[in-house]
Amino acid sequence: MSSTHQIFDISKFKVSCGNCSLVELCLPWGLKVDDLNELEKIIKRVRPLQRGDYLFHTGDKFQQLYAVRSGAIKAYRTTEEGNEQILGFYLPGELLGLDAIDTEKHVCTTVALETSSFCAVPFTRLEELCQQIPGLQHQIYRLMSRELSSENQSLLLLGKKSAEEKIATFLVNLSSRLHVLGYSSTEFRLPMSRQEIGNYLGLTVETVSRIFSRLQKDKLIVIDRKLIKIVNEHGIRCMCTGNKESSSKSRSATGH
Amino acid sequence: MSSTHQIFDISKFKVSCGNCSLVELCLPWGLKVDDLNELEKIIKRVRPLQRGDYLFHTGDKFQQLYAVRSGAIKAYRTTEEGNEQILGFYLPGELLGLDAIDTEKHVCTTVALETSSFCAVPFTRLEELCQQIPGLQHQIYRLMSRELSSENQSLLLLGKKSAEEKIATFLVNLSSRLHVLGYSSTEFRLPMSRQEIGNYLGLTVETVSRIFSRLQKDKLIVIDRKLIKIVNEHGIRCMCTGNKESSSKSRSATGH
DNA sequence: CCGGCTGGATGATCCAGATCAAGTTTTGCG
DNA sequence: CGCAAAACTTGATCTGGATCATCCAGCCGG
Repeated sequence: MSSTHQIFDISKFKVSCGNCSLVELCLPWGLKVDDLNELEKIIKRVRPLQRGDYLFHTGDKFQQLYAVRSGAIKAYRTTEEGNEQILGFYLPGELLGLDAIDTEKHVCTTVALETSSFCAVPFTRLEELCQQIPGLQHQIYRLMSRELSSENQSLLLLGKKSAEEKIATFLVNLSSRLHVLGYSSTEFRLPMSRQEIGNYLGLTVETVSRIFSRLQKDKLIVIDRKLIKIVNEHGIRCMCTGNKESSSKSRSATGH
Repeated sequence: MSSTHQIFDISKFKVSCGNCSLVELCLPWGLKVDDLNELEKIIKRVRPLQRGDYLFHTGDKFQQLYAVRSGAIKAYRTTEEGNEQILGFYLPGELLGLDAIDTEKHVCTTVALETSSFCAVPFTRLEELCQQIPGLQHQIYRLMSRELSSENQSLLLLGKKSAEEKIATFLVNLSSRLHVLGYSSTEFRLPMSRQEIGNYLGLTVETVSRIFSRLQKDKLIVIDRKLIKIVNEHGIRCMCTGNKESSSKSRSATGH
C-alpha cells in the first residue's frame, strides 16, 4: 500500500502489481521494483464479469493476455459436431490467452463461472517491455513453459487414469491451487458444476456424481452441494495413482 | 548453398539455418538474413542418436532446446507406478524441451525411435539474442504458443473421442505433418510401434491392431507392417469427427 | 406459498474397449 | 542359418463407465 502507487489508482479498481498478492504467481520469482512499475503502466483493468459472461470467444482477435484477479473461469473449445470440450479451469493468478499468440486469434472460449475480475496486458506492449527488461522476458518464457508442463500433466490424467483416479486427481489439484492462494486446502467450494467436471475429465455427469458419493461413503470427503471437505487427504492422494491402501476401504479392499 | 555460410561448416554436419529447409518450421514467418546468421552462430550440432538412444531424461538439467533435424522422437513421462505415458512424437522441424524452461529441469524423457539428428540451441544464449533481435523473441513466443495450442487439441482428442476417432485423427495428423515436410501425405512409414500408438492415445495394443485391421477392411487404408497407405483420405477425415458418411462402409453400413 | 425448472443422485441395462489367451509374423543376433 | 524374443493379429470374455430412466432437492419468479 505504499503511496508511490497511488498514481495508478485510477478508480476503486486499482491495478498495482507491486501490491498484488498474485504477482508471484503471475511472474514467478518476481522482478525488481522499478520493473514492476513499468509493467504496471501497461496493465489495464477490465470490467468484472458476472457468472456466464464471456471474456473472449474462439476466433476473436488476440490483443491482450488476461490474468485472473478473482473468481473462476472455464476455457473450452467447441468441436465440429458442436459439443464443448472444457480445456481447463482458471483461478486467480493464472493467465489466459497464451495459446493465441501464434495465430493472433483466440483458439478457445472463456467464460466466468462466478463473478470474476482480471488484469489485461496488451501483448504487443508487453513484448516491447521485454526488450527493456530482460528479466521480464524470462518470466514470460517461464510462464508459458509452466503452462506447457501442466498440460502435459493433463494428458497423463486423461490418457491413463480411471474415473476414480481422475476425480481424485482433480480434487487434489484444485485443493493445492487454492492452498497457494491462501485458501483452505481441505474445505472449499467447487466453482463448476458436476457436468463441467465430467466434461473436463472425459466422464459423464452420472459417473462424477456416483464417484463423489462413493468417496463420501468411503470417508475420504464430505460433500454438501458445491462444498467439498477433504476428510482423508492421505487417502485421496493415494487414490490419484490408483493406490488402494491408506485407511481400509469398503469395496473389494486390500487384504483377501 | 551460398558460400557465405561456409564459415559455419565445421564438419560434414553443417548447421546452417539459412539453408535448412526446416527454418520456416522452427521459426515461423522467418527472420532477416542477418538475424539468421546470428542465430546460426549459437546453434550447435549434436551427435546423431540411434534408435533407442536418449536425448534427455526427466530431471536432467535443462540447458538447451533441441530442434529435430531428421528422424523421429518420442517424449514420455513415467508415472509414480512406473508405467510410461507417451506425451507426443516429434518430427523434423519440431522443438523439444520448451516445457523445461520453468523449472530448469526436463520434465519428460525423450528417446529416438529411429536414427535422428538435432540442432541444439543453448537457451541462455538464445534469450540474449532475443534481446538483440525483437523478431526472434516474437518467434519464440509463437512457437510456445503453437505448442500450447496443439496440446489443447490433444486434450480434446483424449477426452472425447472414441478409439476409432482417435486412430483416424492420429493418422490424419501424422499425414499432414509429414506433408509439410515434403513427404507424401498418403503413403508413409509409422516410426512408432502399435504399442506406442496405443499408449499415446490411451488405448491397448489390441484395440489399435483391431482398428487398423478394420480400417483396412473398410478400404480406408492399406497397411503392411509399419507402412501405411491412406486410400480414402476423405473417408478417414470424416472418421476423425465420428462422421460415418463418405463412401459406403461394410459394417452396419448406410445402405447394405 | 406454490409450481416449474435446473442440477444432482441413483438404479438398471448396455456396450466399447480392456483383458485374457492363443497364434503368427518379424526381427535381431550368435 | 536358426532360434528366441519382440511385435502384431485375432478371437473370446469381462467390465468400467456410458446410457437411459426416474426421482429428489434447491432455487427462483410470481
